[in-house]
Amino acid sequence: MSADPLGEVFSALADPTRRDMVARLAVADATVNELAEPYDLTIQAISKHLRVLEDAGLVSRTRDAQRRPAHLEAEVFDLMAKWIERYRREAEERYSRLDVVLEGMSEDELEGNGEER
Amino acid sequence: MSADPLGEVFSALADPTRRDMVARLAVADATVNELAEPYDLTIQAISKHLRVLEDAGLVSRTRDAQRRPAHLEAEVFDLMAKWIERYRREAEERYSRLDVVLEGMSEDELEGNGEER
DNA sequence: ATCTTATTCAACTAAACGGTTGACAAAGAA
DNA sequence: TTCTTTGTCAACCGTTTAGTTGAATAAGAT
Repeated sequence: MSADPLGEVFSALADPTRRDMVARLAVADATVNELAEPYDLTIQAISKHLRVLEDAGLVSRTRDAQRRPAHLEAEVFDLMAKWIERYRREAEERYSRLDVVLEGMSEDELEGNGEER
Repeated sequence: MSADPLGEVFSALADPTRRDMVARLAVADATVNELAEPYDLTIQAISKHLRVLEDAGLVSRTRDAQRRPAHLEAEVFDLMAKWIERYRREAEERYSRLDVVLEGMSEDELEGNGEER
């Protein structure tokens, strides 16, 4: 259990190789060897990347003889989507509204004691 | 211009302090000093965090005398939301469909030359 | 039993990261 | 002009991260 699940997910997806792995796992489950093939990296490096995705809850793994196929889990995406959607909404709503103008005003202006007489 | 804009955004949001700053900027624009106040961190540390958010395109800054208020930008959220939505959809669609079963089958099974006879 | 395949573990390295302190610059206020 | 506020820059430090090589484990295949 992480103290910061959302942080772990964002952190996992910050790496382009890992994002690409996710993209490929969205098409089909794959073993470590299969996943490693297209990259110019060692199997061990991919194994590590996979573990990061697994710890973040983005990927689950089963067993098939020596192989340990990885499977993309949809659930965690909701956590992120919710967070993003929330702040995007707030940012957009605030975009052309009154409070934007108010924020730009000084304390004096807000209290009505302007310099006009 | 970053080589990996999406990575920069995910990376920026991987830090809990930065996520919290975003949450607060969603409520109202704020200066570096205002932002720093609730945390047990130096102004310089917050200034750095703000720069990371700015570089990722999550925040823009204006000028007001000595102050440099930060403002949350909604646009970049779309980039993330799009990425996430895409793979979440694919992962969900694949969840209980035929191809999940097919992937679990060996080459032999797929080619029809099973061990019967 | 031995060999091969698939994967992980352990130890190491270079670079990036989050934080600090201290000095500096820019712009108002006295 | 000098003082104060607001913010950044530079150098440094300890920890984490992404990668490597090499050894170990687990499970089939011969």
